[in-house]
Amino acid sequence: MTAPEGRLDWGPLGDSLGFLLRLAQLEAFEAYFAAMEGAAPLPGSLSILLMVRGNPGIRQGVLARALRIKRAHMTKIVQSLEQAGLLRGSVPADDRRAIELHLTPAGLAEAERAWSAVHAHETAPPATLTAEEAAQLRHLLRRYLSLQEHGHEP
Amino acid sequence: MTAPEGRLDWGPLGDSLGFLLRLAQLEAFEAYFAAMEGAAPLPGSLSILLMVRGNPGIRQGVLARALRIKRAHMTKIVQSLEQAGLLRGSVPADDRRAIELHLTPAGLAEAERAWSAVHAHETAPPATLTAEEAAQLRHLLRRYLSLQEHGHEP
DNA sequence: ATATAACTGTATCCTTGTAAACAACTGTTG
DNA sequence: CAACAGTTGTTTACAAGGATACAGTTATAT
Repeated sequence: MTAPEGRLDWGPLGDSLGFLLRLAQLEAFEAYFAAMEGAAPLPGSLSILLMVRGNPGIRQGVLARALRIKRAHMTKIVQSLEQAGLLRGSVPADDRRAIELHLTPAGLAEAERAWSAVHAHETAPPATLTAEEAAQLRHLLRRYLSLQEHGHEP
Repeated sequence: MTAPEGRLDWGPLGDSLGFLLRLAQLEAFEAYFAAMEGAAPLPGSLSILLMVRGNPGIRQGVLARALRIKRAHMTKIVQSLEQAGLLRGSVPADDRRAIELHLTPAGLAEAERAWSAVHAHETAPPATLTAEEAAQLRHLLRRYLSLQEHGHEP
């Protein structure tokens, strides 16, 4: 009676977008760690470095909302990146509550080095999908998230 | 110089499947909790109940691999579900290391009650996608995960 | 002006999930 | 059989992330 491995009945879960997204995200993270082998920072840290590179002077809170990291957690990550000398924060004159973030030269170098490693991993389509399907999947996810296409890779 | 909210440059992250999956998953979870308001168990627990319903007698470890929950964590969740009277485990005669899981009548009732609530939430397409796009997205995720289509909802 | 509300980041505690070592059991190989 | 390796679930110790309450600052309304 025990269901044999590999022939499980996924029941309604197979039609659940939330469940499929969760599984897919875990799959992608596993692939990331397996491919990077410590050659890249944690995904959260890397995403912060890349966002600060593209949006210099962005505030912690804005970044937190964009990346869906809680503000309390953002504080910790930013502090660790500052301690690592990759990031520096400055308080703008017009609002002394805020902190504007900039990459240090070391941070810029690290962002580019790490991204090139990740990029090599990301551009290989995920074995189970054709290149077109992967592109279509990215497109639909951007629409789901209401992120505009930016033609970066046509 | 500070990038205005809503017009951020996502840079390479907008083309990163892993990053898009992470954001999408967080979005879906937020929508789940907002819609359920405590009317459904945690996603992990619900997925276990539904999988045991569809695969009675499944072993903890098989379930853990399928749902990508670590075995240590699976132990805790299963114990809490047993304590709640929703699940029971039995040791098969031919392998006394293993534990085969079955739903109790209460567990079956809870699985069906909770799923019907989640189902109502899930079938409303996610506002940013048409129904066809949502179906296409689910299809691609199943392919990404190598889950066979089961025609449950054609 | 002064009080009140809202915003921004921080510190604290708590829950969820992971890693590593372990005990019980099974299977294989000499 | 005896020894050894692999599996299965559990325990323990820890890290990652979330909730809450807070201090400092700014904006708004009397």
